Amino acid sequence: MVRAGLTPDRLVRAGAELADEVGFDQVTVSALARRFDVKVASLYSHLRNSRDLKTRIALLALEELADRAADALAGRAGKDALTAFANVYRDYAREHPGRYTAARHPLDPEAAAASAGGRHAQMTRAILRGYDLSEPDETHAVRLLGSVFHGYVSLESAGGFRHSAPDSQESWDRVLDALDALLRAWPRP
Amino acid sequence: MVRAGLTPDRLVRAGAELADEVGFDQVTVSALARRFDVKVASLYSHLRNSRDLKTRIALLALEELADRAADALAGRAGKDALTAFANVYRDYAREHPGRYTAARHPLDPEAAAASAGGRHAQMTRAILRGYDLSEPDETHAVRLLGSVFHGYVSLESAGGFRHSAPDSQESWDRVLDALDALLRAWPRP
DNA sequence: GAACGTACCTAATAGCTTTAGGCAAATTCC
DNA sequence: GGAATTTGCCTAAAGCTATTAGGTACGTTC
Repeated sequence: MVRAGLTPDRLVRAGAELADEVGFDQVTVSALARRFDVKVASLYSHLRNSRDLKTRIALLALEELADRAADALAGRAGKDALTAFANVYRDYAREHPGRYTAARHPLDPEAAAASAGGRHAQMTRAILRGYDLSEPDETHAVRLLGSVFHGYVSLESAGGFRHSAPDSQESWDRVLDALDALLRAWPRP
Repeated sequence: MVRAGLTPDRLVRAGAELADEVGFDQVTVSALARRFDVKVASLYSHLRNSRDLKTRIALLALEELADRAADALAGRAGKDALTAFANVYRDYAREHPGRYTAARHPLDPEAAAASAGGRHAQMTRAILRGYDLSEPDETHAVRLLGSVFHGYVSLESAGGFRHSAPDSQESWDRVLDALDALLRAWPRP
């Protein structure tokens, strides 16, 4: 019999594709085995278990997102950087809904520490350097931006804005305008 | 044999409690049957299937949230209303994490139409009446507020702000200050 | 007290997860 | 090049969840 050439990496990548096709929740070890035309038990030499698979897909998604964000930020500052960064999240969620869901998957502390989460936070801080905030306001703003981006993208992809006017794109643009204005005139206590 | 007295309502309520205890994802027809000390098949006279159970828990959570929000808004306006409303979401998520997750569960169009989703949107608009926005800006602001509240609460309960200073409570207060300031000085295009 | 409806049960099928142990292909070593 | 070893994928099996079909006995109604 010809070997399938399974590796943890190929499995995780295929798992990410599967997530985009059928949804992250539907990613199962069984479905992945079917995709490689291999028996289920064979995957357990490469993956600890089902949770391990999902964690690795989450880590992959976080890395991909951070890479895209880093590209988008290169050479930009101020509102330009803010917009480019925000669009990375929104576009990624649209192109890769399963991966985006994976990126929001709760990670245990070790996985979280090894994740690209820190890069995301650092990039957000880099954007805020274009505005005039100092600690602890910068941290509050980091949290606000994370909340808005995640919240908007998640509500939008759940269909929340689909059946009402105006267009979601218009709201997105205006929300980014508003955030820019807010960061320029951040209220001091 | 003594009958257990199952009804759809009791099952859904128990399912909501179960969600808060073990997480919404772990809510299964089997676990619910165990909780009533009844065979699994018995539940299928009261629930269509597992998805039906989860949908009903989601609808329950949305109603509870809307009820709390309506109470909180009574007699308030302006920033006072904004803060009270926002705290309803945050407090509910802390007290009832499983139900809160359920409330964010994707609903099919019929379920969504029958849900308290419309009440939530109307209440958000009521708050914005305390600020000077007119369409389409009011809708953009509705979407922004929904995004921030959902995003913040979801990142916070995923532990996102747990291991860094300053305290999440402080950021929450400052984020609400910032939103209030933003709504009072909403940028026109 | 008989007849009926219904609440819960047994039984069975099917899918996903995970572990244990086996064979054969690939790799290493002489 | 062939033997020894490693390792990749397999079969088998047990346990859990979901769901359906059909049966029994409880509670209600007349």
